[in-house]
Amino acid sequence: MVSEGEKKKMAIRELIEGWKAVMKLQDLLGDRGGPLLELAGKIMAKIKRSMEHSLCLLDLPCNNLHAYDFSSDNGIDEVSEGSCGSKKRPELSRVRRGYYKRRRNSSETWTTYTADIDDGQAWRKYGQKNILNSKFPRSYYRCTYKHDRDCNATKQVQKMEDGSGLFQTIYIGSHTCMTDSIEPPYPVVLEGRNDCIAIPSQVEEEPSCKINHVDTKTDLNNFSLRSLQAHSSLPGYGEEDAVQSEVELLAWTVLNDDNFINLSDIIHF
DNA sequence: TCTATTTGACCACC
DNA sequence: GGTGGTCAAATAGA
Repeated sequence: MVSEGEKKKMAIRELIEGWKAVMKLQDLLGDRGGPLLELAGKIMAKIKRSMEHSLCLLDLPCNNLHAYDFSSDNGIDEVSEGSCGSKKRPELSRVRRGYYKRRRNSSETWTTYTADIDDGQAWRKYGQKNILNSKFPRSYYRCTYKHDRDCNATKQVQKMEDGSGLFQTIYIGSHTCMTDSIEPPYPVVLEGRNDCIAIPSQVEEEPSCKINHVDTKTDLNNFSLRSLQAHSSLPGYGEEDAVQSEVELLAWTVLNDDNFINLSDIIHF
């Protein structure tokens, strides 16, 4: 039976090994430029931050990682509480609050316009804000299993001000908590649901099909908007006219069998 | 008692 | 410094 103390030591050793690997990689990259190396640098910085946070969670020095002696695990037993601030609750919360990172620009995001807030996914509301010049507040939701399954999916819901009664929902990041049998909420025309469409703003994948013409409900339902977005992100396909005409075609949605509305009135390109 | 929501405060980003 | 995203204590509800 491994004691909690032993587990902690093992975790720290793993972190130390990871840290050494990052430093070696950094040495290899040196000051060379190029987009890929720039990206690698950003990823390394993220890894370093994560490791610092992990150390802090283990009550080890985290504010000045460079000063920490990673060449050995000496002092593991000595360093414990108080390293990241007092154990008193207010201090702990103060430390944790410094950790959160905004992900809107770096994560996959897409937007849907629906008559119903409920999308069938497991969300937990964690905040609500009044937005400047907006009539309705914006609600913030995270995955119910954020902590249990380390799922970072979030969404923001705000009622449209155009009187349509629709809710604009911005999804940030896909669910990683799903089992294989459950599809994450990819940015697609929601199959089987006629009351909404999705306008992805960032999908990192190759286009898989050519978009032709969509003018019926059936076509709309059969169409993958994910493919549309990937298509529109092709080099040279950024011309506004081409993209807009196709998106406008898709902007026809069905609130019910007989009631079509043109969402291009409310979607701005 | 447990879980979800509310809400004021904190903090990052522009 | 202002705005908006996130946190977590307080509160509500099942």
